[in-house]
Amino acid sequence: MSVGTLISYFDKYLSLNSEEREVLSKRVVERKIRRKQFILQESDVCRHYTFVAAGCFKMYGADKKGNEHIIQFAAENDWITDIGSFHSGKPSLLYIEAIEQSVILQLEKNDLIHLYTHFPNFNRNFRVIIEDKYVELQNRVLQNISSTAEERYLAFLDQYPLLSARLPNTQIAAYLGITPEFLSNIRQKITKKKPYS
Amino acid sequence: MSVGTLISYFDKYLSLNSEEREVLSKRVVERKIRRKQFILQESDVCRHYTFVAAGCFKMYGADKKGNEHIIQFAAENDWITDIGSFHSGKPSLLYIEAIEQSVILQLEKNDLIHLYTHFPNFNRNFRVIIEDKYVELQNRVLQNISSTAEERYLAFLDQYPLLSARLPNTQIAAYLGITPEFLSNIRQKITKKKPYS
DNA sequence: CGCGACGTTGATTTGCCTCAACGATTGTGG
DNA sequence: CCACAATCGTTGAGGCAAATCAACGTCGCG
Repeated sequence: MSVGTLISYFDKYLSLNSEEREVLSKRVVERKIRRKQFILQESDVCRHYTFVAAGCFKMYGADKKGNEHIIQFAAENDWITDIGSFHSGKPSLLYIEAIEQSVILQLEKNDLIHLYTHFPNFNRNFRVIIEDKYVELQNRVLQNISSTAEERYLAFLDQYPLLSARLPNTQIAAYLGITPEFLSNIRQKITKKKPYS
Repeated sequence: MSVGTLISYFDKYLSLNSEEREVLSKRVVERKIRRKQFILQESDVCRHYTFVAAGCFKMYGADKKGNEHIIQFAAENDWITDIGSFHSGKPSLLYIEAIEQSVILQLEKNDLIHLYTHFPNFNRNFRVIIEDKYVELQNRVLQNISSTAEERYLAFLDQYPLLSARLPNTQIAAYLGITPEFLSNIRQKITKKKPYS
């Protein structure tokens, strides 16, 4: 049912022709995922490219103390995959967990390779997609090494207003690399600064 | 002369056939760059994909106080480009500067598009290249949000032993997101811990 | 020679974490 | 439907990590 979401997603890049749509529809597998369900756990190999058709996920690593450090959120029309594990076939160090009830579309490695080999436009589309995500990630690195926690929080709200409204502050803190307590401090300071906005 | 470096670089991915080699050689422009010379400055548009055949570069953003925050180093057989500016055609916020005397090979946008359009293998090769770099960057983000400065420094030495030997500590600090003074503290603490290694 | 980049040290300040506690909300099983 | 646990947001006291500012010696380079 949800394959249409993926097909029209590609319209942002080079639209798929009818043949490409058909093959994609055949190869892709749709799954419904409950809240708090994992589609990847540490020490498992990441075997799928996952497209989020509905809902929201987080990808994170856990440290010795069990704290989560969130590498990426993915809501509708976004991809979420541990590409490193996917390529190497080695066990992942990360978790991918549903934050909301979700619907995803998954491609296995063999099927993705089939698409790349027989329909070169997929190479071009995925190249552009990941280039865009690479730029996003570069900006985040720059933020991380050059800004205070408060600046990063405000930038996050600014860049992802819809997403940040859906997330509990604990998870925003885990994404920014600060503790929930300190995020609470920051929020308090901000509301005192601009009481009427 | 240095095009051979680039051609054999592609052997790590899908090797180029003779036609692809020939076209690439024709489209690529070789330049020698002196130390401290810029190939991109803030407010300029990034017009080239740049391959480093010899030498070393850094890409960084500057804050209001004039401090550098290094997003990426690139030594031999690596790419360095502000992809965001390159794609959008908008002015860059970044600098790319030679750390050593260098030789680069540059591709203009038109030429790169020509390669993508007529030789689909370039799409596939650049897709894989940037996927690898994406994974690297994700690991750096995870480090940044989950580790102390000391841990990040040790991880940097471990991951880039050759590179770190070529760089002054001030630039390593600007890459890690700490001050040179504090990096000096860390280094002192480390040598005291393991005096004989 | 003299200047600028580099690495270091120390004193002080600040940003952020840790730990503990609390109320409000959500959700879940009996 | 209620009881209880779990998650969430917040507050406060205290501690540590890292920045700031200033000073100094070294070195390479013009």
